[in-house]
Amino acid sequence: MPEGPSIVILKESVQALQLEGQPLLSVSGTASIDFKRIRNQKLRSFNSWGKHFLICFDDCTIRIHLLMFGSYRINERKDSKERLSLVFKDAELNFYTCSVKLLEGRDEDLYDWSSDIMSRHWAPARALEKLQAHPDALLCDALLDQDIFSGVGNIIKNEALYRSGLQPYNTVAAVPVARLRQLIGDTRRYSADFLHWKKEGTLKAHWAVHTKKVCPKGHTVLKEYTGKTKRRSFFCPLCQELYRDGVGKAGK
DNA sequence: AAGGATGTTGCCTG
DNA sequence: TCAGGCAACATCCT
Repeated sequence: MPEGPSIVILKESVQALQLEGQPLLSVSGTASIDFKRIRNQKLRSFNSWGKHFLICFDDCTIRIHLLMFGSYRINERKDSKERLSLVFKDAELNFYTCSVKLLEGRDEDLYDWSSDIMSRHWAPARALEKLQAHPDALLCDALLDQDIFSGVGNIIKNEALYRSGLQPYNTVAAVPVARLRQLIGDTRRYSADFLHWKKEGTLKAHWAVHTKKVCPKGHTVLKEYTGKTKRRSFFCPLCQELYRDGVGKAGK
């Protein structure tokens, strides 16, 4: 479910309920947070940062991470126990199988908004700086680094690399800076497309390489478990370039 | 129909 | 002491 664009869909869904200003009448669930801290507090806003969904009060923020299996219901319940259930006058929000944390402070002070690929504050130049601070990192790892590309998950990683024509095994240092800039732009643009296609219900139909056996040009797609976290990478060795590490750098 | 996955944390081990 | 490995979370798709 949850890469950045899916969390934006969650945020937009609850924003449409117009609950801002309503007091939290009841809060419960199996999450181990201090419910007293937020009961009766007035909802200030909903927000998201990367894969984090944020419920904002005057001086504290609930952070929900859906991890791999998390789900939610709006004005509905599932059979399983709620990890967190929030009741307002006009609506009820239920979250399942997720990580819930209560953060002190306001959302705007808690995060670097320039790293959120879905944010209007996204700053590609800042992403390039952060990338270049990790010259030896593989692109597949760098894209999943939530401090650089907050909200990018495995699907966006694979599809953005395909769009950019770069293999996951490239190190940051080996790739010309113009192509790093292109990758940063493609990642942002694919994330916007992801949001659009997810809303349309056509996300999978638009995958070029993720879970595919052949790329759009008919070449065989490789599936390999790459990087520090051994996540699945799908890539086309013909359409996507591998720069030999150290090319152009003496002594390496 | 068993196995794995759009993800992260935290515990255990060496 | 610390880095790496991997179980846990519980659901859905292939």
